[in-house]
Order: sequence, then C-alpha cells, then structure tokens
Amino acid sequence: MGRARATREQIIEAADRLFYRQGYEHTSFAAIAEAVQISRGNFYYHFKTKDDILAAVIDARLAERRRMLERWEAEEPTPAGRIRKYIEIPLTNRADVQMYGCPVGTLSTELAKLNHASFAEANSVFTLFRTWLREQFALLGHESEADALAMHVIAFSQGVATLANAFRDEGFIWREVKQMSDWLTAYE
Amino acid sequence: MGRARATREQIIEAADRLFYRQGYEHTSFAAIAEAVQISRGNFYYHFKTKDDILAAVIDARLAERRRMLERWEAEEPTPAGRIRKYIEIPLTNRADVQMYGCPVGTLSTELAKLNHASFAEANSVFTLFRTWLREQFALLGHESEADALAMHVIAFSQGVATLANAFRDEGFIWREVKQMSDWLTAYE
DNA sequence: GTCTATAGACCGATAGAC
DNA sequence: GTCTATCGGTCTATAGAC
Repeated sequence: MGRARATREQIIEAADRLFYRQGYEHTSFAAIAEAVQISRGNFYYHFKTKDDILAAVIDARLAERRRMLERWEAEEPTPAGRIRKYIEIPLTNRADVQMYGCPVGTLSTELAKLNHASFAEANSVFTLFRTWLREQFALLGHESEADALAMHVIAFSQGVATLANAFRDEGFIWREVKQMSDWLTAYE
Repeated sequence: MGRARATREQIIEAADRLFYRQGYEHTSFAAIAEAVQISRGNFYYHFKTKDDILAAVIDARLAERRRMLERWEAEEPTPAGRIRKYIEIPLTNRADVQMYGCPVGTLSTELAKLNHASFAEANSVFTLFRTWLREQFALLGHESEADALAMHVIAFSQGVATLANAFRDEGFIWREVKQMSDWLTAYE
C-alpha cells in the first residue's frame, strides 16, 4: 500500500511537470511512464485513463496552492503583504514562467480549446486564488470592489506570464511586478 | 490557377479558424479537409506539411492585423484614439475571446509548449502590435517609456483574454477595458 | 495532349485503452 | 503484449480546362 501510494504520487508529479512543460495533449502515457521508470502495465494499475491522471494532477495542484496560501498567511501578517506575494509570483518563478508560462493559465487555455470535461475543474485553481485575494482585499476595507480587484490582480499575473513566455524577457517581468506592487499601495 | 488560389485560401481560412478554436496540434488534416470539403489528397497538393499550413496561417494573420492597424490609423486621428482601439479588442471580440481566448496569445502559448519551430514566427504578430503601440506612445510624447507602455498594454489584453476565457465573464471584460481606457487618459 | 487540380488508396508510426 | 483508431505523409490515377 505504501509502495503503491508512492508510485501513484510519482506518476502525478511527473504528469504535472510534463503537462506544464509540454501541454496535456502533447504528453503521452509512454512519456509519463518513462519519466517515472515504470512499465505501462504498472501504470494502468494506478490510472485507467489519461483523464484520470489529469483529474489527479488538478487535485494535487489545488492542494499545493492551498498549502502555499496558508504558508503566506502564516508568513505575512498584513493582507497587503499577502497580495504582494501573489503579485510577485511571475518574478519568483521567472525561469519557469519564461519557458512555459503560467501552469494554471496555460492548462485552462488548452482545456478550453480541447473542450475537455475537466475545464471547470482546472479553473478551480483560479477560483481558489480569486476567493483568497477577494478576502484579502475585503480585509483591507474594499469589500464592495474586492472581487473586481481580485480578478484584476489575477489578470495582471496572466498577462505578464503570457508575454514573458512569448518574449522571454526577464526585465519586463521586473518592471510589471514593480508597477503592480506600487499600484497596490493605493489600497493599503 | 485561379481555382487553386481560391482553394488554397479556403484552406488557410479554415485552418486559421480551427487552429484558433481547437488548437494547432488538436486540429488534424482530416478536420481541415472536411471543413473545406476537399479530399485529403487534394489537400497535399496545396500544402506539403502541417507546418506549411501553420506558416501560411501566421502570414495571413500578420497581413490581416497589418491591415487592421492601417484602418485604425485612417479612422482615428489621434494616437490615444488608436491605442484605445487596441485596448478595446477584448470587448470588440468578446464572444470569441470568451470561448477561445486571444488567437495570438493562445497560439504563442501552445507553440512554446510544443517547442515548435514557428514559435518565433507566431510571436511576430505580438511584435507587430508592440512596435505599432510603441510608435503611438512616442507620438504622445512618451518616447523613453514607449516600449514599456506598449508591453504593458499588450499584457493587459492578454490577461483579460485568458481570464475571460476561463470564467466566461463578459462583465469582467467591460470593467477591465473601462479601467484601462481611463488609465490611458493620464498619457494623453 | 498537356497541365492543373482533385481524389482516394495506402504507409509506417504512435496514440490511448485493455 | 495486443488491439484498434488515427495521425501526418506519400503515391498514383484521373477528370476537366485549355
């Protein structure tokens, strides 16, 4: 049981990484199996279909982001400090962002085009951020516009990620994050 | 000769549409051939490889966007009015944007993940916008920061498109475009 | 008769699935 | 390990305009 669980998690980890770097559709069973160094037969013991793996990857991402937000709440005493943590994501992950874009945004974009059943599930990561940011803005005393501000911050992040990916320009990320961080001071 | 040209352009048109709606990799020869109502054999008379079609689609998009910018220059006498036209794109195309995102951004994102040779070519549409917006900001007297402002506007557009696609929220587009339009007045 | 445009059988490789 | 579907891509035959 412990062994099966470890293998299962290795598969999810490898799939997560490959879906992010190569896209969901472009990633084959064989590629994941090879990355985990297991046979395809063993593979099917853990996941019956590719959609099953996708669902597991999305669940894992959701759980990981939840933990990240909890960590931020422990580290940053003020709502503004927490929002700033979110704004800085493209900078914190700049190497990956330039190479592969945002994991959440690019998966959402791909699943939208595939008309995939897990499209809504994948967007629940966006919703997690949206709800959390909304809370932080509400704590800052901007209840009535909290949701619009939350969406604005996420949109900023997505725009920066997409262009940083297209142009592979780190200076651009620095400038945009600085600007957004300055914008936030008006709401502190 | 005239017949061939018509067929060729029909193929490019159908491929453009399908690449946008379903993604490049997810769109098969068979799907394009069916959309144009020709056989797959005929198809290969006009394009040898799938990459050839992609290149033709990118060229067509570049030409189309160039014409659009020229149209805007004719219609809008002021640089600010022209920039505003760009800012309003997500609103103008809101139905498609909500369903399929931005054609330029989503193709760039997909080709980045596929490590596709035409990645740079696809981004030339971004560069077209970037150069054009930079010129408009320079005309407004903001030469030193013109490029950063151009990138900022494109990033805004990409962020709005990605989130509008994920949440299928038209109100969000209206709010963001309004906000960005107001932001622009500070530079007029 | 020639050339353009079209059709469709066919190929090897690889995909997801069992 | 195998099965079936489908992928991108090649090849040949031929219909029709000139």
